[in-house]
Amino acid sequence: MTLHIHDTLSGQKVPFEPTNPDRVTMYVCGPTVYNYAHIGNARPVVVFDVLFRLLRHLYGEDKVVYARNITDVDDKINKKAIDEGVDISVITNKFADIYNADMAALNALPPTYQPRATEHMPDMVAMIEDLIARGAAYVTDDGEVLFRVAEYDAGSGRYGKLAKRSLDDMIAGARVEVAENKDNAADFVLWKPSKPGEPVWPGPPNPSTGKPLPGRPGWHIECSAMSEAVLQLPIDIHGGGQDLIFPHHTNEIAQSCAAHGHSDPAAYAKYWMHNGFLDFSGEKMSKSLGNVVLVHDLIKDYPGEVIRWALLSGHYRSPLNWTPELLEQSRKEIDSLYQLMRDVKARNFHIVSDYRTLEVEANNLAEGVIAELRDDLNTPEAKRLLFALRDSLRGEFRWADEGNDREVPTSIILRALQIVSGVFGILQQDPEAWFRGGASDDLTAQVEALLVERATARAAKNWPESDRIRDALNALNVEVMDGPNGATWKVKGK
RNA sequence: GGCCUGAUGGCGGAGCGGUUACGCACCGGAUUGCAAAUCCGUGAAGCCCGGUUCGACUCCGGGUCAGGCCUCCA
Repeated sequence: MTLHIHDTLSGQKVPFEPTNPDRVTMYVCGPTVYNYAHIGNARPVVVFDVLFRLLRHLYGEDKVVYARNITDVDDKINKKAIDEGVDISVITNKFADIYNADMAALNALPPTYQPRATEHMPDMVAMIEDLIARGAAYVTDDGEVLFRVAEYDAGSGRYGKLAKRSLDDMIAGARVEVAENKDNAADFVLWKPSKPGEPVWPGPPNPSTGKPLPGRPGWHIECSAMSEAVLQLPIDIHGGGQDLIFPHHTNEIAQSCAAHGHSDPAAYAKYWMHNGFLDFSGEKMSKSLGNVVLVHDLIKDYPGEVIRWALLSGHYRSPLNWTPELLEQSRKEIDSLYQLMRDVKARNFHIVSDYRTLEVEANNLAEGVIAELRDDLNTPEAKRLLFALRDSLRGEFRWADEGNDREVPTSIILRALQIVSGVFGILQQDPEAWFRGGASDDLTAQVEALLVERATARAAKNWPESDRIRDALNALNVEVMDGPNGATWKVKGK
């Protein structure tokens, strides 16, 4: 029954044991809000949303606390605000709202907390103050506060453990210019003066003058401060994209441990999880190649569930090739699952006698899907079993259709299906609504009227008229499916 | 240059030292007034070279190629 996850720090798949099973905590690094999120940004959101859903399933809905921050202090935000002549909040509020709407379209549940850097300045400043007091950080002549990496690493060699890289390796392979104000090339910024026109906050006191250093925080400190403020240490699971392993998460560990005098990185976060990158058929997504795929645009062409399903088609730690073909395949798979739901609902089975076999089978398969997800979110294997569940239910229909009057309770089938789809975060709407693909009431009325006409024509075996009406429906981008109990329809390509 | 991953059928993508992954597409068939949906069925794989083994897609070594990080980056 245990959840196993691949922990970046140990480099192994390990059993997950929360510090407190009644309050399982998870922190995932969120967006810097100065632009639209691209599909690569959505991968961690969807992956960790599945983990969130799985944890809720395993520990209870109200036992899991999930925080995903919003970075609203940043150079790119500042630049945009200055370019547009507005306060940074104009930029950050706008894009935070868009981000949340886009992610909601992918069926990502809202995190329990969504802390913003600007709302946690005092926490950051206090932490920097502690770091200075402990000698873990120093103030430069130009008013920057830097973290003293060599001091943290001394004796233990613990800096860079998450990235499996020693401090020596990093300095040896460094392509960074050494800033002349740094004691050590690897030292990183905790606090720095703002440039003219940029927002300024009162920082930690300069030990030599006792006066606060005006400026703004560095990149890493916000996550250290916010995760602690919102979740309390140690965090159970800390996640993000692979690129964050170094330097972001590496530096978070160093800061947070140094601020509290902890030697064990697990005192900050017990488990570290990182998702792999999306591929674009060998090309990197970049503005110069013109192949940046924005979630905001994608959801105009594909239902969010399809995009989500495509993101889950590979294991989260592996690269995933993002292509139009993948989206088309995902659409068909989701369609087939909704078709199954549609068929289940159309049956109106009642509980009568021997349904136990099916109940056991459905529950076993549903359990199997969950079990695969418990194995480090093995979504491909879980998918396999979900399709097995589909086939099993289809087989049951056949059995009934062949005249074996073994009635089956629809509720049992649906429950198994819903448990699974709930953890995956798919099949969250009514199948009829799905196939109508957001058709307007006008269109729906028009289609229904045509279908009535067509039913009359078909009853009279007037095939030319029947086909003429179907052509008219096709012209409306509607596909008709004749069934034993009348016709159903769906909007094509949705 | 340093560090780290990975290479599976047309495409996507898993597990596993010996047994059909699975999905999508394709092809054949059933069903259908014709379709769609659904069902049945066939075909299709493991980068290269060594090694270990009775036996390797699965383990080990080397090579080649690809990707990621080392600088903002999911």
